[in-house]
Amino acid sequence: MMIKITLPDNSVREFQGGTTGLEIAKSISEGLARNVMAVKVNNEVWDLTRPILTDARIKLFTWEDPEGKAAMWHSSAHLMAEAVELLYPGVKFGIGPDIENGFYYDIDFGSHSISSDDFTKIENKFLELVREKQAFVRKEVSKPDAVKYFTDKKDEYKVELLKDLEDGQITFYESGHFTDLCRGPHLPDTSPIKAVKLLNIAGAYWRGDETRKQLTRIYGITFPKQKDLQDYLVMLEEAKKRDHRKLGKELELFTFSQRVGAGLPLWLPRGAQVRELLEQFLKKAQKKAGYVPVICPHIGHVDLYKTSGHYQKYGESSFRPITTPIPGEEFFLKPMNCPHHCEIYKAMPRSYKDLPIRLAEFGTVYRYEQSGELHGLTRVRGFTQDDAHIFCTPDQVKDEFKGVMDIVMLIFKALDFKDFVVQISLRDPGNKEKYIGSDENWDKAEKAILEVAEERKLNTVIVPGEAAFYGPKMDFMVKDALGRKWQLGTIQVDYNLPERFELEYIGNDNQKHRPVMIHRAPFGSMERFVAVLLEHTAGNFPVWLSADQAIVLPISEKFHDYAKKVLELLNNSDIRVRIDVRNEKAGKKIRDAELLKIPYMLVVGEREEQNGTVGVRRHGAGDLGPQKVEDFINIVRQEVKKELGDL
RNA sequence: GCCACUUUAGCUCAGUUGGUAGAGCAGCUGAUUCGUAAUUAGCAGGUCGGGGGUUCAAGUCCCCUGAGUGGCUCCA
Repeated sequence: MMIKITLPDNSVREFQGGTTGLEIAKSISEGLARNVMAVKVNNEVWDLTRPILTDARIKLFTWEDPEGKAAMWHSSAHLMAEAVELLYPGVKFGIGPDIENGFYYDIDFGSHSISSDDFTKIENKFLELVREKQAFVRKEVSKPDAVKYFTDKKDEYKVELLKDLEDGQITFYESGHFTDLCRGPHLPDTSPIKAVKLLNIAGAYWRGDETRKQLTRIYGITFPKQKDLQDYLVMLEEAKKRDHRKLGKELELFTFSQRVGAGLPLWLPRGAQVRELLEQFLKKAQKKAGYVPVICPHIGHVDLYKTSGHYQKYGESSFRPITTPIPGEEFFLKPMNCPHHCEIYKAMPRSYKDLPIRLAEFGTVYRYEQSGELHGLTRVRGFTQDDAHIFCTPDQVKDEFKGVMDIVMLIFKALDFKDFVVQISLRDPGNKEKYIGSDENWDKAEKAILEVAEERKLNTVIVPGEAAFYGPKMDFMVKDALGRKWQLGTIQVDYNLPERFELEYIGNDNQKHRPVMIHRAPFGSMERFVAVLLEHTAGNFPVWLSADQAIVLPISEKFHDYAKKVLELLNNSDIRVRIDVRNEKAGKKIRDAELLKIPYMLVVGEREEQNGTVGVRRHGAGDLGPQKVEDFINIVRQEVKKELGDL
């Protein structure tokens, strides 16, 4: 019997029923057949060797497609497992999926412990198996047979996984000496795999559950060409150069001290300058948008957090309370600003005519993050949120939400963040008791967020179950140099705190009403934002944000007087400038300024002194030739104006 | 918090099977007064993260602990 196969260009070809993706590829070209890794049949990605029995719309995937990489990496995970099993008989297997960059397998090594020193051994075994050109064979298995197989093999994790699967949907994949419970799809055989690298090793809780056993997770990656692996390793090296912890040290932005404490950053003068510029930028935007600044203390009475509910939820995992000479009196370092802001709202009666009220504060907060969570400036124990709380009527929520998004977009634009994802975090529908607040209010809030995202046509990801305990939220996620995702800006609707603090306003009906609260922080925290910005720009900040916008470099001591005159002129024009009067050669001064990534280097010597000019050199771009000092000032002003747009 | 690894001068790193520490850069002093990514000579700088143990002898081996890194869990 013949079947009709529709290709992506909508052309239709006839094949014998039971043909396979691989045969279809061969009919198109030998080259394609060599490179193809998986096939999408209607809406499912299949093995290339799985028979197609009915009419179908298909698409072939190669290494260039995410689906092709997935098939290869998933197959690689099986191969690694096989290699490990041969080297360490008796190990038990958890799960081993493909991921964004490569694959991993969770393995229980029992009492044996392995380290990255063992990687070479495993890689060699892996390559040995690749050379055997093992086929990946799909087999449909009944549930009892599957349970029996893994029970006999004493793979208890697989047996547990089988419990959640329906009979009739269970498939095994066999390759060489290794059989795994797996949905597929896989490569036809191991031959496309040409290079392998095991990357790192980590503990991972079985099924992501902290209370269960920790397995050993081995991460790896494979490529169809040796060269691809080399390129990938070079890319990783390049990414390391952009690491904000390295750049923060090199550019003299921030540091940590064991004596001050883990996760408590110290901002150096240049870092503090950058941070202050960011704050000024946002303050200006917020002023335009109708925010009013407030200032709160760094601690709050325990009753404040009992009222807010944070004490009950986080009291045990916080920095320990501060006690006073009064027995029993306790204060907490503030872990968030909202309760304080609620009290400011409550300080006077509010009318519907006052709303929305937007209270803004760069508020420093302290959270006792678990020791293993600390990470450079992105996850710290003391940080400053560019926080604000908007108190408004339920009708105003949507507009306020939009207003906040405008500010976030303004920031992302000024700093050239294009690659971000908006994550909308909703309730876990199956676990509603986890959350504070009424069903009705949650539904209302979630609806408003989804509508605004829809209207703005943002690149969104909706994640049920990720909401904060008090309300749904919208987070702006940006990746660091190694592709790890970090939350920067956040907007969170909160129907809960107004309830707990009994916030009210008088409506036009002369009745008391409850306002809605919106938490928002466009940067997220100054610390994390600077970190991600560093990785994003590799430390090459825009001119408006550079701690030093220019540095004057006199050729020799003879020109110090002129250099100081230039310095003064620029200073008077509000250009952040410094001078290098060290007894060094021009080449050395330039090198050092380049390493500090100062945007403009102004070389001054005899020629400049005579003509009233500066020799302008742009960081990364080289010598731009001489400019009159006034002209240079204008160039910088124009550039800053262009970078900042309307603001 | 959990798993693995790392921790030597301000920074980046060497230190063989245990035999009481070394380089480059930075710093200081001097010479040099120099034109677009490192002038040169000399000097100084470390109780090898901290504590305990084994040993005639510990940077090196063992135990506890701090900090960092990669993940897991968590992230108000």
